[in-house]
Amino acid sequence: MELSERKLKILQAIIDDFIFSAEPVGSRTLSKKYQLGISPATIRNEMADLEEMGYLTHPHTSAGRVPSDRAYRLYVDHLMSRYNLPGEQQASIRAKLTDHFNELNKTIEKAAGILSEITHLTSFALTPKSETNKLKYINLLPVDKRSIVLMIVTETGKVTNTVLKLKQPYEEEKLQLLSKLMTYNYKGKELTDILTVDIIKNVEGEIEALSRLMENIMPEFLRTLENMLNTELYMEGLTNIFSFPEYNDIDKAKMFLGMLNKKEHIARVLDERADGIMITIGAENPDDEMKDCSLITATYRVNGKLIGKLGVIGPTRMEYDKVTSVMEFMTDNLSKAFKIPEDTDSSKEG
Amino acid sequence: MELSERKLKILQAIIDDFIFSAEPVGSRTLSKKYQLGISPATIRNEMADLEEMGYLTHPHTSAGRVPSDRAYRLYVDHLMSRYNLPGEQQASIRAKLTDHFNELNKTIEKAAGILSEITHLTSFALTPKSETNKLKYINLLPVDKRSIVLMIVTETGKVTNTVLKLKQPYEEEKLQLLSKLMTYNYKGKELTDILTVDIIKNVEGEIEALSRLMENIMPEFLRTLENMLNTELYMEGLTNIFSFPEYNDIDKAKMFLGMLNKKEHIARVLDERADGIMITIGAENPDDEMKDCSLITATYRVNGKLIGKLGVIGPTRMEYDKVTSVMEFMTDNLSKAFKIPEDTDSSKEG
DNA sequence: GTTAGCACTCTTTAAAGGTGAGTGCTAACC
DNA sequence: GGTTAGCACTCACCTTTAAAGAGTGCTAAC
Repeated sequence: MELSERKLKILQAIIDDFIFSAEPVGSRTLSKKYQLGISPATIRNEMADLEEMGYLTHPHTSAGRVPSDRAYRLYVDHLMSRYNLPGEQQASIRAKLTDHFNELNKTIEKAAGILSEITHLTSFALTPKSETNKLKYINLLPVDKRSIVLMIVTETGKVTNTVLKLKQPYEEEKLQLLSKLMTYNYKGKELTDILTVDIIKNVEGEIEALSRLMENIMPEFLRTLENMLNTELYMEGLTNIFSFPEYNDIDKAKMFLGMLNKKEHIARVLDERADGIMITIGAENPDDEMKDCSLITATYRVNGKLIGKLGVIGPTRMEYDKVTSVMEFMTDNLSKAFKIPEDTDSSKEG
Repeated sequence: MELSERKLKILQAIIDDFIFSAEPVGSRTLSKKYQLGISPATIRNEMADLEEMGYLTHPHTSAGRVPSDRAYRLYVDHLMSRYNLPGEQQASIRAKLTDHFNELNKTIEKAAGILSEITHLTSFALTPKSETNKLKYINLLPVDKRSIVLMIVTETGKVTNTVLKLKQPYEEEKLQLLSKLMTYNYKGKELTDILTVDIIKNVEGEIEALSRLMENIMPEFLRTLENMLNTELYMEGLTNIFSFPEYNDIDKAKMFLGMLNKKEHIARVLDERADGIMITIGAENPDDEMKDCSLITATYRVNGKLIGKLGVIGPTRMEYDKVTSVMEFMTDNLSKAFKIPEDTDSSKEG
């Protein structure tokens, strides 16, 4: 069966109404509220067709119709119109995003907050993952007799430091020498390579006197490198779901929040998502626990190299048009904010 | 009226039973389950007295008795016995806490996780707040043509860095010079003093050539200092409340989670709590939103100077004995883990 | 002082009946 | 042939009613 113009109009009306009201839509309501120019009976006939085609479902005989995942998919792909963010809101988002612009993690966290605030959904933000990240230099700095700061800087401008406690006191010159040696050895190498390849031996061999200091520092150095490769997940608006009637059931709310509680899992799911705006509706989600939800993700870039994710999760009944537009706007602005200005290159890691 | 030995015994039994079952306790149950050696009728008489004294309440005429806040207060202060953590659990906690011992924030976060896991409650952990924290040195390091790393180290070993984008290129020697100048000026000063006192002018006057560079760095420097004074709040086990029958009501759950969502508020509440183990029960909480909850907090110390908090929140019906013992054990271990070893002094700030 | 007995209260659960929204079908209409 | 009015039917939802059960408070006897 073909989807006639009229069927599409009816379907759109049902989806619009249901997204707004969360109540099954009846033929009477439809003909009264929307200017379709046909009677409830005709609408009923069309609805029966739409149901047969898999676009609508029926909670029970005497209830109105509810859009299926398939209907939302059609809506998202063909029916929905662009939502335009009001000018002031655009300005306000921009302002909030650039407020902390050189504290990358803070900005990302803020982005998640803004997103959940605007969409009233639960939002995620994943900090950038380095597709390639080479080491620029290593610096060892004195703190006190037995503590030093290990500082690692990558070519993309990511900086991390760790305070190390040493087993025995050190000499400051040795520290400087070791910084230079390590930098000399690791400079330009991929972080992941440093983790696996055993270049350590080389350095250890080179200058006998440093080997002890080296031994002290190495484990923490490797551990820090690993941490640098990790992304951070921010989640906001967890309790927003309570404003959705679909989660009035305590068990549903419990399940939903339980699912979101598995942070590593969520991070993995986000990480595996495609570039750009990606929408998965209900059963389209590979994840069983998300079968009643829709997940929308978008990507932003830092310096064009690092890719971060922004996401939103909620009931399949959501304002897809608004949500996608907001997310597009936000990732665009994030990417812009984190772009290399002129010839320089920098970012921040708190 | 005096609290006779027998009344205490009955009260204890009621509290024990209610903490376990969450159901109002009746006289029959009481006489059957606990060896009190008296009949239900006698128990009823005593319960009527206890109710008159404010230790028990009555949800309705034909229900059993429920302990009041006052009863819990008595229980906590006089009746409850010490709970001994099983040896393996002690060992496991210790292992988990020392696993990341020189990444302070990670350890604190982990502590919150462990606490919520053991108590099945919602837990908090506040990273240490510096009662006094003097600046040790400032380091400005080159990243690329227009980006530098600003690194701040305090006497307690807290380290922070920020990447700065400069408006114009810089010379490396100037950077080193400025590092030394800033260190010279700010060394030994309280972070809070640096924020308020206008020492900047001095430096600016001293060496004309550096003033531009200085201008670029100063705002971010001050902002970073402010951030260093901030504490971080970790919260775990938010969804644990769903396992408590008192939160089977969706509105109650909503309220509870809504309250916990105000992170700054929670952080402030925790911050204001007294040293050591502190228990506030129901209406004892100054906060209206916590009138149905009990809050237990404990403090740990880092290097004896910085004070951090660990906390747990849940229904007034909770296993006070177990919870307090666990928290005591954990803060003891945290304080030990973060203590200065021998003569050195260090900690970590990721 | 303690206890058995009993009337009474009040929640909880189940069943029953009524209501209303909405459908599906049929027959008439244009 | 598509469209529409009419009507019987279904089913969730609400209210009412009844019955069951837990527990109390009081009284009188031990």
